[in-house]
Amino acid sequence: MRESVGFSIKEAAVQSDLSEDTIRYYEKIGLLPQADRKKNRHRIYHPEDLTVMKLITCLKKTGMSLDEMKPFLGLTYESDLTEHPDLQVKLQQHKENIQHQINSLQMIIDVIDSKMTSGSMLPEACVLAEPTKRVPRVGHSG
Amino acid sequence: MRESVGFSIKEAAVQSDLSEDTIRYYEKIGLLPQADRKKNRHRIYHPEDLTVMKLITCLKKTGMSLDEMKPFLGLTYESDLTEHPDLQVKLQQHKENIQHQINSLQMIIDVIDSKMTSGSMLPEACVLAEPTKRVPRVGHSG
DNA sequence: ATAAAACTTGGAGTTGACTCGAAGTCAATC
DNA sequence: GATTGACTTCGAGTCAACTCCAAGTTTTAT
Repeated sequence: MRESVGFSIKEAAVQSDLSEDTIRYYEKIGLLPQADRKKNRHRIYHPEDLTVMKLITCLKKTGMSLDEMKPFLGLTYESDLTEHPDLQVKLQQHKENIQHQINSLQMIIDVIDSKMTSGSMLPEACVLAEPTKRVPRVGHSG
Repeated sequence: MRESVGFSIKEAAVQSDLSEDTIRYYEKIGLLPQADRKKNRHRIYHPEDLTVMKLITCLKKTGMSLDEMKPFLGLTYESDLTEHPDLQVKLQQHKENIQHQINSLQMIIDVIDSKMTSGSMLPEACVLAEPTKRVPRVGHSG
């Protein structure tokens, strides 16, 4: 194998927007596979490793914990998700969670938009069934 | 003031989907105002307090830290956001962050949809410029 | 009188996700 | 030989955000 092909951990860190320590930590906890090594034991990362790192960052943004990600990251292109109905169910559930998140975030954007014009921070729409008129003391003692 | 009007901390916990300990913690760190008290020093929460609690939960979902929330929670209905241009800027920035989050989440939903049918977990679209063909080792050693 | 329930406060502990420092190896350079 | 740079591993520390425990008060019921 040509050792010059691949990225150092520093280069992988730059490209994946993760720190070197985080990459080592992810390998340690099994989120990333054991990296290839040079003779001097330096890690070598391939483009597909960076793909996984970016996927991890994406999934984090959805609120999935590092532990929850593991089963999904354990699949390769060859793996067929249909052979893992348990993961399919989890993925479907996570998709619905994400949709809920999107809905909540959209509501908050709507609230921010309306409050940018009307002035107050407190929303009427955010997960609330009924609007409220007055918050007597927020900020007073703070 | 009629002491019977209001919710106990247990009732507030149920309605806000926060634990009693979390509500006390939020008051302690100044995220929530000092609560009204009964003669026996039990806290009393009013509907508007629950509104703030729900707003906090909402903002958490957007990734805003508890510390970052404080300036916004310090505003009441009477306060005019236009008197706080610094907070307006922050709010605008947060809104854009939320929009980015929504875009990322939507992309992940799209990836999940396509992978639910094609089988592999690794996305081509998720924050990636170029697709990758093969991930040789994810899951092998793990 | 005791017991139970529902709360209080203060302080410490837990969890997840990193982050840092110490001590080390190897290769390159002088 | 020493020095430097780029990495290594291990173990501990940090941070944010809770969560738990002990000891207490008040109210109510028996």
